[in-house]
Amino acid sequence: MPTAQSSSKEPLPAPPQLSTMETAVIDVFVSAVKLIGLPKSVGEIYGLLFSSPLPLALDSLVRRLSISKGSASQGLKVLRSVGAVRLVYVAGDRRDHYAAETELKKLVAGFIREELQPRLDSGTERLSHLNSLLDSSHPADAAFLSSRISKLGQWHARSKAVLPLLTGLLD
Amino acid sequence: MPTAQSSSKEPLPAPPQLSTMETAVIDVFVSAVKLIGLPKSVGEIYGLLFSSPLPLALDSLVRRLSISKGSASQGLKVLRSVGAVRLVYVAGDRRDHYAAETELKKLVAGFIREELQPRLDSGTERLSHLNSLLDSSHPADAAFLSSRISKLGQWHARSKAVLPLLTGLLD
DNA sequence: CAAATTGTTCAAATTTTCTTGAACTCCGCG
DNA sequence: CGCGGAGTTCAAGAAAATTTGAACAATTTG
Repeated sequence: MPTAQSSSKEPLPAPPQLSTMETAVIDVFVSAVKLIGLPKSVGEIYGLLFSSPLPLALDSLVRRLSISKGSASQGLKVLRSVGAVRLVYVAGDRRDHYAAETELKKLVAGFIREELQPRLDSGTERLSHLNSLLDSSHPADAAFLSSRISKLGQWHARSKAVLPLLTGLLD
Repeated sequence: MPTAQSSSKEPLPAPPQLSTMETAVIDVFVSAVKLIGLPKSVGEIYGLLFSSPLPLALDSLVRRLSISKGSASQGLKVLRSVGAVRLVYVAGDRRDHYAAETELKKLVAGFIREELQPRLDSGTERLSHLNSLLDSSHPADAAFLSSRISKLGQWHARSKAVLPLLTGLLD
């Protein structure tokens, strides 16, 4: 129902600025995402959602964080892909609303699946390419290089084995 | 029409020529270090050392990788700090020579100790700061925020517990 | 159907990070 | 002592990554 206070088009006089608490929480997440190589805006968005009791729509993020619509859209895309946000249906509102997913295990699993595993997988090809180069390499170094490439292969296998175990340590 | 070979104004000094194999190995390490947030030059240096049967001195790295002395020096500093290179004494040569450390467990432990742990430690302070902000926050949100901060605390504790276990999975 | 709303895309602008190069410090040597 | 080689530091330039903003696509509404 169309509310008495206003319908969908009201440019909310909502506080365009963040509370001290929100700023501090966002700061934590900005540091965290930069550590794992994601852009600052992703941390800002997740941080605000994490601080919010209610799901927020894209334009709320834009307004409250003072970031562009483009950044918000791209940031949400990343967060969705790793499963760090959940889409929440809000009755009578056409916009998508997002809530932070707060289960650590789920976040780590998503990050591993989307950001780490793909790298490991492409590593497999690279490794076989290195082995093929071995044939055409100077015989004097062949033995040494062979041992190093086999070392690389060990690392690779070990990583593939350990990464999945990681999430198991987290509930 | 082919440009004449000019030796007088050649912007590139002695082309040090990395072998195809070296280039491919370096490429692997450049990707790897970027993934963990270290500069490309660090990957280049480690990659060349990893490919080299003999320890190399700083100026060999500069020459063969065509990087500046400054980059080489800073890159080696990082690699030393995480224990990824070993200083090798070479008789009759005043320069420091470096060899790649190839024990995966040692590399991971060094990275955790130097790059990850410090972040977790500073996180402890931040967390107590957040708790202090709780007092002065709007009562309406206090309960929710309190639960979120306690969630953050759980994540933090879990991370501190798990990180050290990681190296245990690697020998 | 036209207008309005929501969200996406991507080239250009901006910000951040890395690299360079020159000045400087150390040290051992003659 | 003073010279020269080895390595470090850091301000400034170069390169890379992120953010912006405007055009566009897709829906919904009137």
